[in-house]
Amino acid sequence: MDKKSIVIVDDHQMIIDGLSRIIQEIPGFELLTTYHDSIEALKKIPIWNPDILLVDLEMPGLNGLELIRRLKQDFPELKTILLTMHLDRATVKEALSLKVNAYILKNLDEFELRIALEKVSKDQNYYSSPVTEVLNSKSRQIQKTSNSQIDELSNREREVLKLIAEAFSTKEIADQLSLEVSTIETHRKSIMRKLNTRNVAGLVRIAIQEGLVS
Amino acid sequence: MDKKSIVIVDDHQMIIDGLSRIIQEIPGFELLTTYHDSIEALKKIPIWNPDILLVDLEMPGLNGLELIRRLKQDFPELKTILLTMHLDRATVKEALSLKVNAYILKNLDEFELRIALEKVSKDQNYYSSPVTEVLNSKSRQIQKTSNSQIDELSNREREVLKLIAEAFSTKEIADQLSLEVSTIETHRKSIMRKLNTRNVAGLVRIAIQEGLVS
DNA sequence: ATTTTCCTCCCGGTTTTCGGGGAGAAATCC
DNA sequence: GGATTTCTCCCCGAAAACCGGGAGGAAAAT
Repeated sequence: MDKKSIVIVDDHQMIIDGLSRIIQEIPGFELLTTYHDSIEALKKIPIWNPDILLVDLEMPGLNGLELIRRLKQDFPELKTILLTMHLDRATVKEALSLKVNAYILKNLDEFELRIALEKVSKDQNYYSSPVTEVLNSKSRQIQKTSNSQIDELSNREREVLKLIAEAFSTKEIADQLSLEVSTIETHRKSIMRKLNTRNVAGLVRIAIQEGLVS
Repeated sequence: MDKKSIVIVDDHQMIIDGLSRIIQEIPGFELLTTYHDSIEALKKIPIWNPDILLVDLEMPGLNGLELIRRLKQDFPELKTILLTMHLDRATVKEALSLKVNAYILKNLDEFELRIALEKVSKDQNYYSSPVTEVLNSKSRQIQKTSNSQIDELSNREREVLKLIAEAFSTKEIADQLSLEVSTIETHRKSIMRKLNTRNVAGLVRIAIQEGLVS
């Protein structure tokens, strides 16, 4: 069997070093190269054409999920393993919708990585237990809605979110759209429910993250 | 010469692993123990009484600078090396005022750490070059150039702004910083005045724009 | 040594947000 | 045609944000 080739993308050299060392100790895998800049990685990874992509979630510029989303468009067969420091439900769900093949926490031991690599190379998926816990614990809340964040919003809601993120007050938004304040409040509540956040700060973050406003 | 004893505090096991491995390869240094919880570290470090403390800046609960500040009160002779992922002028300044002995970036190679350890053990200080660059660029900036609003904030205000932009409620921020809600509200008011915005949405936008949060 | 900024906390008050609802009309999906 | 979603607007109450100010102590700057 051929060795499975790996490319790592993580903005922290220390993490890259750690990962590299672990991978070298696992037979059957070969580390092609590493990137600490996700934008550069996006350009260069097609050239390397690895079997498996090991990518950090939290990165400046382009985060891990966005990187995966764009690469999967052109290379749907690429296996991806997402590394993260903190768990949040929305991200886990988005990762699932992107068919990320493994999702592991950085602060767990290296066996996690080994297992993830071996599973993924056998066309299986792997999610570390805290990840699945997060999903199960909240699954009753939404039942079936596989919310890929902002796509669940209606046009009107997206419009309102945009204005909220531009720091307009509810009254200003109402005036601008010629609607009642209560209507904007209703929309805001719906948006918060759908995006799973409990205050405007969360809304603004997501809106900016999703490029709704710059 | 006796071996210099080291304690590591970092919330990510992978970083701890990497650091441990590097330290083991450097003669003259001995790793006593590691902590991934800064609160626990604060309690236990006096027992170990290490020569050198290697501590991550970004940690939940108590961040690296806070940890150093408290330990230095009782153990001013303790050598401290601060590891960080991102540079920001305010933090660098605060680190200097706390007499942190070395300040290095995680995403640099392990020679950095080695050099820092050796310098610190010889009662010298070490700051990786991007750190000093940041300092220099600031003093140049004082003369003229456009102050980007956020520079007018105090350290505390910047810290509070960061948490606001991360969508924490005022009460949550107060708890996290062990302050009264009224204090956070005062800070928020000051921040809003300085940044010339009238709601959290504006704060979040600016914070993200300025790279205070990603 | 004195001024100034920073940090902390408080007061009283108004406005807005946030979390539950409900409800009717229109558009869209099946 | 019927069901569902969307959009609009309303109610309530609790919580939080927002606004203006004061004030004392610590720390830093001059």
